[in-house]
Amino acid sequence: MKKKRATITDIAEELGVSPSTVSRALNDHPAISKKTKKAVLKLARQRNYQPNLLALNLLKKRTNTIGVIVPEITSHFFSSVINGIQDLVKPFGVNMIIGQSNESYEEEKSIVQTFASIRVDGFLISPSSETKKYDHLESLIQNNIPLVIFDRDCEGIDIDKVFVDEYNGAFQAVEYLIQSGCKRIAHIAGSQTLSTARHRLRAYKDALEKHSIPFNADYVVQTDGFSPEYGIEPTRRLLSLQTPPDAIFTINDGVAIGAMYVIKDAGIKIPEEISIIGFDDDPHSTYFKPSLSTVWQPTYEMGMLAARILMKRINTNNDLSKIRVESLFPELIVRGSSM
Amino acid sequence: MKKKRATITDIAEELGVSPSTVSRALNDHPAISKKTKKAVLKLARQRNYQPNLLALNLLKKRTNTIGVIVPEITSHFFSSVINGIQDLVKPFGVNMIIGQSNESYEEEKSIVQTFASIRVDGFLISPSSETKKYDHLESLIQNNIPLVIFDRDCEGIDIDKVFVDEYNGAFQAVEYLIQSGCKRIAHIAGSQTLSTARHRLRAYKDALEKHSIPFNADYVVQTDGFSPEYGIEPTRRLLSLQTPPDAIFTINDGVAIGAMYVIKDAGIKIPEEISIIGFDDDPHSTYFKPSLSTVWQPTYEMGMLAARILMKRINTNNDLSKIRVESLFPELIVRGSSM
DNA sequence: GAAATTAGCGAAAGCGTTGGAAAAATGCAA
DNA sequence: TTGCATTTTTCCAACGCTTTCGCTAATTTC
Repeated sequence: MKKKRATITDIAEELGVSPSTVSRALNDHPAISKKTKKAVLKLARQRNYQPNLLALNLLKKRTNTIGVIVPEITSHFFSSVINGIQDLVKPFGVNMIIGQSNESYEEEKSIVQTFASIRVDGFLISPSSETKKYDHLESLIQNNIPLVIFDRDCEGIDIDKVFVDEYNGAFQAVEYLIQSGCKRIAHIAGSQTLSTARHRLRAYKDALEKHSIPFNADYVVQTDGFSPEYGIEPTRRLLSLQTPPDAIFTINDGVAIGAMYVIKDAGIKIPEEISIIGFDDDPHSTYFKPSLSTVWQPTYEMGMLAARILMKRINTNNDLSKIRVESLFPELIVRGSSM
Repeated sequence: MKKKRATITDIAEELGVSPSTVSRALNDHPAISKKTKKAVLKLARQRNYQPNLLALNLLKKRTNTIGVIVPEITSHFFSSVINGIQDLVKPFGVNMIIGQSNESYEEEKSIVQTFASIRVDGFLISPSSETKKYDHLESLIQNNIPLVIFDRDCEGIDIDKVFVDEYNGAFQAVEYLIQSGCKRIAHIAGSQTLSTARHRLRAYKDALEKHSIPFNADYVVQTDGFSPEYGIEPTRRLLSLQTPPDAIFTINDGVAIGAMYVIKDAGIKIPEEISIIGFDDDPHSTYFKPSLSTVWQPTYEMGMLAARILMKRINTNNDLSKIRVESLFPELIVRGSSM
């Protein structure tokens, strides 16, 4: 009843040969006769032999597994990055295990720890918004475990990184708003611990400056999450200003959706009275009325690229000296929520 | 430069004791003197010793890893189930690896294969819509590898299963539409290979019958995906009928969002002229205008329960004879898209 | 026909860890 | 000091696999 899975030794015994012979037969080793090879392969198929990867990994000191750590998988953004990673890594026969930090430094650290003890071959990490100390990452580097950072930067740590040029995307968005005639452009910014949010805010300011629009601190509100509810309060605040904005550029689509909800509730017309541009191109964004203008990010490609760099590191024993920092280009998608 | 990770043997040598002593010291074995224990622990910390789980797993024939296979992770539905699984499993010190079948039988099969050769301790599977043969699952059962099916049923295979009572949820939704005065209720149904879609269709029919509303085949349109674009065509078809429906119950929120888009485009008022009810309670649903009525499913709980059952199987060596089939209850959430 | 080469296979070590059994070291009473 | 019990440590096997080395027997070469 309790069927044991066949091992190489089982097959060897049954065939009256040594385990090494069986191993060689299964691995197409040249020093083996056609006859024994055929016999071994036949019995192996019959017994449904599957090599024990644990034993192999122990021997080879390689697990063919990479660890991917993201703040959350529920968002379309990260699940799409994960898809990219998955698709790149699969042809290599590599699996991935996913960890969710829930934007917590402690959780992130503990996941790194766990994955390291599982002996993953490498890491792909997008740090949590809380992560300010990088000791856990440094320790990977010191142990010579390949690591690629993506999407969110860890400044001051020298390692392969893959980003989207958020600055460029945000700049495009704000400049578009200016060129479409908006004068009072607000920004619902994200947590400033995130490099991505910082870049977007910076781009916002720079775009205003380029077009000689004075910066008004009242028009920048910060929010700490990415879902629609985080857009509610900030938008209310903006609408209650003496001279409310005529455009809002939000940290992402989720927040933009919250913003649109509040604005429509207040009976204000989008885009006639207020233009909105989000970020991320969430798949739902098209289906709102009006449909949401946004900045598309090559998330899938980012996953692929990060994974490709990691695989290279792993396969070259991590001793390529040159560190790669890559930037991918986002794209403004104008839809109904902006003029 | 190329720092090797310290092994138990390294520590043993450096300390001039045997590896077993080190092992016991690290594991708090009673038969070890305070003095050596302290010395070992100190050096272990110094060398940043981390046990090699590979070796351990090989010995224990347990990987402390479970395999989770879902049709896709990008949907909020499944990522939320995954969260439930993750949260349950973590305190056990168990990791999970995630596979995406992309609704393909072949991919699903290949993932099962891969995960099995990694020697995961158990499986949590929500089968793809294409999966009609269960040979890959049977083979797990035969090899005595614990397996729990969730969300989507595989009829005829006798194993632990966790579902949401879709029938009940759909029935509630349709009955609500009837009671709110709708007479011509349509249903955009999902792929009938899916047990979930079948149950919803059945509930739709039964609810109509219960209230003596004749079934009209024109009012049932099938669609094969879950995102908004899959709602476009079916809705157009429904609207073009001689007597268009005054309510649409859709297979999920994604499709409902597509439907609302088409309906609003046609200048038809929701819910005055057409009521809409979706399924899944996608987090975006609240923020549409009108906000989408829907059937909430306990996805997180489903993940937890499925994982709990799996862990039990794993920890009892899979020889509990009683098979569990559990059903969780969904809940109708009435919002603005229905009267 | 002897020597050299080569094909085919087995024995054994090793990957890092655990745990039962045996051995060594220690403590204590006689 | 001896004997015995107890504590502490070492030895060894095991997990499943690969691979080096060495051996035998067959084949080739001169």
